[in-house]
Order: sequence, then C-alpha cells, then structure tokens
Amino acid sequence: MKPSDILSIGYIAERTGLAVSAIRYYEEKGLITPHRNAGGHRRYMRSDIRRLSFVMIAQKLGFTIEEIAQEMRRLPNGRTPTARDWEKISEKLLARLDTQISALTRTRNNLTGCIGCGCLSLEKCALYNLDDEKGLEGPGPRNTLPKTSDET
Amino acid sequence: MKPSDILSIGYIAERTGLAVSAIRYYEEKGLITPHRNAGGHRRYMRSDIRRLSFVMIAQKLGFTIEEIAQEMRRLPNGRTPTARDWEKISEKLLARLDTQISALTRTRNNLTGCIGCGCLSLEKCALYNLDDEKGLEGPGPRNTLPKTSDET
DNA sequence: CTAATTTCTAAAGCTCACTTGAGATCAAGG
DNA sequence: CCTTGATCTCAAGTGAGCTTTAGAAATTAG
Repeated sequence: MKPSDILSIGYIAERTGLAVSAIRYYEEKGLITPHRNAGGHRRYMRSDIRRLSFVMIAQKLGFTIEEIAQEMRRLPNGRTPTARDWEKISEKLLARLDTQISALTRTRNNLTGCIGCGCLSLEKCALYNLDDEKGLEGPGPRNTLPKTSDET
Repeated sequence: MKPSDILSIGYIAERTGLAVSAIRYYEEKGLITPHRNAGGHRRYMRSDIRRLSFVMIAQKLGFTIEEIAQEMRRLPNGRTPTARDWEKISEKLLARLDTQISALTRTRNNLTGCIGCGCLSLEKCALYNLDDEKGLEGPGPRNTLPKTSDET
C-alpha cells in the first residue's frame, strides 16, 4: 500500500474518510474513473483525492450526485486538473454558498420578526421563505442525511 | 370549504402549500392531532396552520420529523399556543440558524482560500470542515444543509 | 334527489445516497 | 506455497420523507 503511484481504493478511502463502498458508488455515478490493473483492481491517481474532496464539499452544500457529476465533466479527463480548472468549477459552489447564507439570514430576520412582534405571522413568513426555493418535485426524500459512516 | 371553524384537510393543504398526503403523514408522526367529525373526516383548528408552518421552517433547517415532533410536544395540547409558547419552542430553530450561517461562512472563507492561494489544499479543507461540523450537535442525527434552488 | 368531489384507510412504491451480503478472485507476507 | 486480507461484482437492503393506488364512504354542488 505505497502511495507512490498505484493508489488502491483502500488508501483513497483512508485519505478521504469515505467508505470504500461510497467510492465505488461515486465511480458508478461517473464522478471518478480510475483505471484497472492486471487483476482488475482499481488504481487511482493522486488527484482523485482532490476530486473526492470536491465532491464532499459540494455534497455538504446540497448538490446532488448528478449535479456534481455534471460539474466534474468540466474537469480535464486525462490530466491532473490545474488551479485554474478548479477555480472554474468552484464557481457554482461559491454561488450556492452565497445564496444559502443570504437565505438563512433572511429566514433569521423573518423568524425573529414573527416571534418578536406578536403578530405571529409565521404562516406568511414560511410561505415567503418557501418561495425562494421552489424546484423540488416528486416523491422521495427532501432531506437525506449522509450517515456518519464508520467503515470496516 | 369555509374557513369558519371546520377546517378540512384540503383547506389546510391549500393554505400551507403542503400536499394532503404530507399532512396525513405528519399526523401519523405526531406533529399534529386534528379531531374527527361524525363521518370520520379530519377537522383542523386555525392554529394548525401555524404549527405546520413551523414544521416547514424547521424542515428547511434540517431538523428531522422526529426532532420536530419532540419540540412540538412542548406546545400546549388543547389550546391555541400563545406568542410566548412559540417564542420558547423557536429557540432551537434560531440556534441552528446561527450555527449554519457561521458554518457556511467558514466554508466560504476556506474555499476561497484554497482556490485563491494556489496550494489547492482542498483535501485538508474538506476534512477540516467536516471535523468542525461534527462538533456542532450531540449524538443526534447531524443533518444536511437546507436545499436552495440553483439559478444556474 | 343525484352527481361530482373530497376524504377515508392501508399498503405499497419511490428517490437518493449509500451499505450490506455472498461468493469469488487477487495481492502480499511469512 | 499457503494463508490472510483486500478487492472484485452484482443484487438486495436501508431510512427518511413522502406519494401513489385502490376501493369505499362522506360531503357538497346543483
């Protein structure tokens, strides 16, 4: 398990904190594409660690796997991404970060307003807040939490 | 469908924007307890709209249904909650709001740092961010950030 | 009154993001 | 060489938070 250049999935898991199964799942979803050695085992590049770190941050910001995959396709396929590459694909992260910060700040103001003023117009506030986040339709969880996984 | 005092589930759905099925689901989970009319149909109080608004806000902040149910049990059972009641049970919302705002702000700083400085230590930053999120809440389910729609 | 609409219950289905399990193969240390 | 441990694939399971479906009963509009 030398980190020289033949990075195994176990090593990647250790470095990123992700479960082995999660890493394989990300591959299935197109987030990373390791090549295989003679025996069929996955071999990773050093930059895959960075890719996965990016995935983790994006996940925390609420991007779906599919959305992240879309962004990742903008990274160069063969070579290790440069600082410039990362800068470009980080735009959406920063944008969402900013939207979220201001949405939360707005909610905070509304909430303290509602509670403080006595009118208790929570109803109106809730609807108002809801409006700026339309876009989730259909069945399924709106809020899934990735389990804080301890791997074996 | 008069809003006089015999509020039907359809009316509540219309007022809150929630699906009828979601409202029934919330009842099953103990978030609201409407009484029934002679025919077995659910009848709601005006204050149930506010309860559901509260649920919606809490959901957006990442509380699970079970956590919200726990808070809701602190509301008076028979009577309509007062401003004072709401103020008390909103404490946790405000607290989480504040934690999330500061966590996001920290992430923003780290991210721009990583990208700007050229070191691209995304890996370290990701882990760093992950770590201090761990300390936010107790052993309970740590949650995802609120989803905000992406305006591309 | 009838017809149309709403609501009822219970069970099954669905998405997302993974994890678990089974059974087989590969790689490394002694 | 043998044993241990890592990795492989594929399928099925998980949990949160709902939605869908189906058939029946209640309510409302005309």
